[in-house]
Amino acid sequence: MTQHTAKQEVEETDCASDEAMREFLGYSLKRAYMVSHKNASEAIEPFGLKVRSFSALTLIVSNPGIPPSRLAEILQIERSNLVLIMDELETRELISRTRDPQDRRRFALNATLRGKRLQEKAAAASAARQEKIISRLTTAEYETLQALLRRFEEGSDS
Amino acid sequence: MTQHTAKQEVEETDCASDEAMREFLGYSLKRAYMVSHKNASEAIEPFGLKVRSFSALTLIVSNPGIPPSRLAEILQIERSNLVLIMDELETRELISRTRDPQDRRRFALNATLRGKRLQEKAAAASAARQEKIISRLTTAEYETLQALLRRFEEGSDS
DNA sequence: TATTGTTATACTCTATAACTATA
DNA sequence: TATAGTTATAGAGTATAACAATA
Repeated sequence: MTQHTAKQEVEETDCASDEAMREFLGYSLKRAYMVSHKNASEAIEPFGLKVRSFSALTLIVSNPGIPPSRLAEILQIERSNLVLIMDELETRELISRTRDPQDRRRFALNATLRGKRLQEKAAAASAARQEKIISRLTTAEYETLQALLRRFEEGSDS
Repeated sequence: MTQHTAKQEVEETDCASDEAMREFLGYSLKRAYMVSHKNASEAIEPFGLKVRSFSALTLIVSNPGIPPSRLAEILQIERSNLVLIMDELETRELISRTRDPQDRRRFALNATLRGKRLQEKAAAASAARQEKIISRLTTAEYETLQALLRRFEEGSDS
């Protein structure tokens, strides 16, 4: 390698960019996801929730009586990894685990009044934060983004 | 809790959905990202690359002489976590680490011919896989998605 | 004194196997 | 025999602190 070449390389580092990765949608998806995740985390942290536990709580609120196996399926996580999340939510009395009388292997998960209230507050805080980030997008653009993401996601299993 | 209520809850589990989480863009972002990441992983696995190492290699190819500190900055990972990735790429003779003569604290990272060729093949395989997923989107829609994702990402630091 | 690359380490997240109780 | 929930554990990925070499 000539000294001239080496000099060029050093100069180029000043304007190093990630443009080469932008042809891969996954790269942009990950970065957008990271921004969103960081913001949501900060928004719900005051409520003692993480994105994971907030998602679980939200789905229990909106799907009363859901069994853990179904919840794990929706969240696309292993049942074993859901246990600790449920344990914490139950200890904090945000949800209840009651045996399903029809099938005593299953539990029915339900949010307590306290859980519903906390979920509402956390959801509002998260939505308020999200508003700030998406302020550069019009409502129509936001809805287009949501729709395209869902079609992309669903396109994988066709 | 009455038996009637319990019965309702059990019935509702059959149609349990994640609709309640869809108001949070991050949820859709994560799921789309997961689909994309899984596909990219499978596409480049035959080349002995992970998404992480492929991204690093791609950026080294497109930014000759880039120092590790700048690469870590672009990839938004800690310098310490980049070391093992570089070690592996160097061991496989896909990149070279040479001291920057202007600042002997730095390294200049460069892809070898072998590294460039592998990156090209892996990129082609990844792009081919991506094509399949995004086949439900028109070219215009795909570009809209990319543009909206970048605006969303950049909206966070304004 | 500050920065680059590095090592060691801890912490979280995720994946797998095995167990129990129920069906 | 199969399934739901659980436990234990191992493997990634990520974050932090401290160090040597260099500026």
